[in-house]
Amino acid sequence: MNHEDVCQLKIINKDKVERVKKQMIDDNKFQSLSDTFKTISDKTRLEILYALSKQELCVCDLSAVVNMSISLVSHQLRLLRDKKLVKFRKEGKSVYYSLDDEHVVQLIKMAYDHLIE
Amino acid sequence: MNHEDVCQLKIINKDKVERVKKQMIDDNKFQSLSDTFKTISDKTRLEILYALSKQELCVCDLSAVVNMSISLVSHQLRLLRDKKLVKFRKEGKSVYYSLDDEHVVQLIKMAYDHLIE
DNA sequence: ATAATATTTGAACATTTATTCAAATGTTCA
DNA sequence: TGAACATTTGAATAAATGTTCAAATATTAT
Repeated sequence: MNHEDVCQLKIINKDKVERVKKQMIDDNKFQSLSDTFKTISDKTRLEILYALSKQELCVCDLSAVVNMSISLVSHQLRLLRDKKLVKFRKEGKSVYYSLDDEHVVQLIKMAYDHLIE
Repeated sequence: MNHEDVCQLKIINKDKVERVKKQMIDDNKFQSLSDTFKTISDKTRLEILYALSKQELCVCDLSAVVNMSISLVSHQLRLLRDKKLVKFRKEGKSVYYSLDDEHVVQLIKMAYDHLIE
């Protein structure tokens, strides 16, 4: 017995359901949206992104700014790299990170304006 | 040995760190942002919110639209209620849910426009 | 009152995710 | 080369979250 069976037995207004169903966007777009929001929904990563929006920083200085262990910051930077939200350049022993996606910062700013203040 | 000790030993550019640190917004605002993004970052909840942005729906019809079990939908609706993103009214045996926060839908729309397309 | 339907709830389980720690890598400089 | 420093990595642990199932509640109709 799958979901479809379960649900179809209990629909109250079939027309309405069909109409809204037609308006739904497709599954993998919900997935992409979900992935993006998930990436920026972690407090640690939000802080990192925000700091980098002000200034390119090496891992070490960044971890001092956000007051977190270097290892943790490095792990999160890798994730943000994988999602193409930050980029990096190497200089001597240090690795400098900066934002790679202005859209995301704009999104955070919008969320901030709309929801927090 | 706490984080502060760890990090302070390793700062490379103290001025830069201090400057960015001053620009950081305060901790509980990052927390609020994180909470909001977390709430809308689940694919299930995104679908629910999107469906409700098109049409007020009872739990049963909603679960048919998003093709998920009634129990699951109900659990997620409770969460969305707690976060004040949806409201409800009772009519007979049914409970009709609708959006309580236009901002969130706008945010999802923006994310969609900026990041997906 | 009893039965039928719609929804909610709690507990259990499964899965994902964040964080820490220790070790490994890569770079510079003596 | 070897010591010192910056960063990355992997494995282990801890914590949070999503999902299912069965039972409980609430409303309506017989």
